[in-house]
Amino acid sequence: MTQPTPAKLREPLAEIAACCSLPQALETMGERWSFMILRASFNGLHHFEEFLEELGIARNILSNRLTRLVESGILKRAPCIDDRRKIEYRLTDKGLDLLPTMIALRQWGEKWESGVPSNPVLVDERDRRAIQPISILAHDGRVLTHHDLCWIDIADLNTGAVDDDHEGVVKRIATI
Amino acid sequence: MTQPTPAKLREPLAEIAACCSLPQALETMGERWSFMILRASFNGLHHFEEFLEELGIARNILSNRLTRLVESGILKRAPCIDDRRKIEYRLTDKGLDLLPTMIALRQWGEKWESGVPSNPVLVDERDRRAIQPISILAHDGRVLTHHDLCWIDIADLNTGAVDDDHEGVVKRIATI
DNA sequence: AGTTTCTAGTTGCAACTCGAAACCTATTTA
DNA sequence: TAAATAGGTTTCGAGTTGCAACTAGAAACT
Repeated sequence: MTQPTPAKLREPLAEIAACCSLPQALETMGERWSFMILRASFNGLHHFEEFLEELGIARNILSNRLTRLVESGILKRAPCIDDRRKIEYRLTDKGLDLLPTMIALRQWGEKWESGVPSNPVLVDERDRRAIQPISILAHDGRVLTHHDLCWIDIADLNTGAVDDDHEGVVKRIATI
Repeated sequence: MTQPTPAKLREPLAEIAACCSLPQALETMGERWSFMILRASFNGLHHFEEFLEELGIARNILSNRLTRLVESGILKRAPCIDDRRKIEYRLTDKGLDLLPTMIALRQWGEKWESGVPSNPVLVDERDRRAIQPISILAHDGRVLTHHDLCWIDIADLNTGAVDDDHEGVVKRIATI
């Protein structure tokens, strides 16, 4: 009488390769519409009907995504005081912290997909000058590419306190 | 005899909000498994069966994703010379250029999802010190948050050549 | 030469997710 | 009180995912 195991479809990405937190990040943000909703939030949209109109997403899917984003702590939901029909969705600190990722993805799209620099341009409010391309920086500010990176065990990390040679190379990231 | 318009399901995200290249970037990279395949590529995996084993993805989905990534110019496909059964998938420059985005997402996951710093750690090969957190930098290197950013028309961009005040504020990005 | 194994797929099927439209409930507003 | 608005939920057809089985071409073994 052994029940056939109900096939577990859509296994969470997080279970694959526990060493890396990328799969966990993708669990919520990897879904269709998640980044578009995030972008709309950064642009000052807060209400269900606003997202609906701006994104052209189906109501049920929007409802589902907002719930998931709230569950993940990326948005928080609060009833409006002045109009109790309305609910406000606002970015949490966790959500706000996705801005560099979102801009990196946008810049990549700008460079490789659309080709032309988008208009309007994202600038530093203080001096009205365009922000730098998002890049990988060494502790001293040098820009790094995949050629310059490798993974080492946390125990072999050079904190700058000592300066001797270590032996714990694990793997280069680049293979091109 | 007017044919009812065949419902266009899964309208490309790119058609929404043409001003921004984020939707275009998400067209390929927003799909489930795309970033995981990218990460595996950065880790030196090049062959179908390697991806299959590493990711635990279904064969047909992997086949589909690899095809899409090749079509988008993120991977390139080349038959192996030493073993003509094999096909090599390698990152193109366009694919390699997604590294900052991927690391930004990974760092976000590390901070907000897994909590603990991942091990092994990504370091600058030169001095074995951990890379900086990916962040948004002004032209002079100051770290910017969403409070500091706004969008302006490209015509009102301050290039540094002139230094007078401009009037073309379009929209602040932050609303918290 | 003939069989087996390996690589990279394709096909078929069941479960699941998406999208569009209709429906529901609690507030405002006219 | 009737109508409009805000934020959902339900229903259903179509598309996508996941698994297993099958296929085709190339290499390895006997």
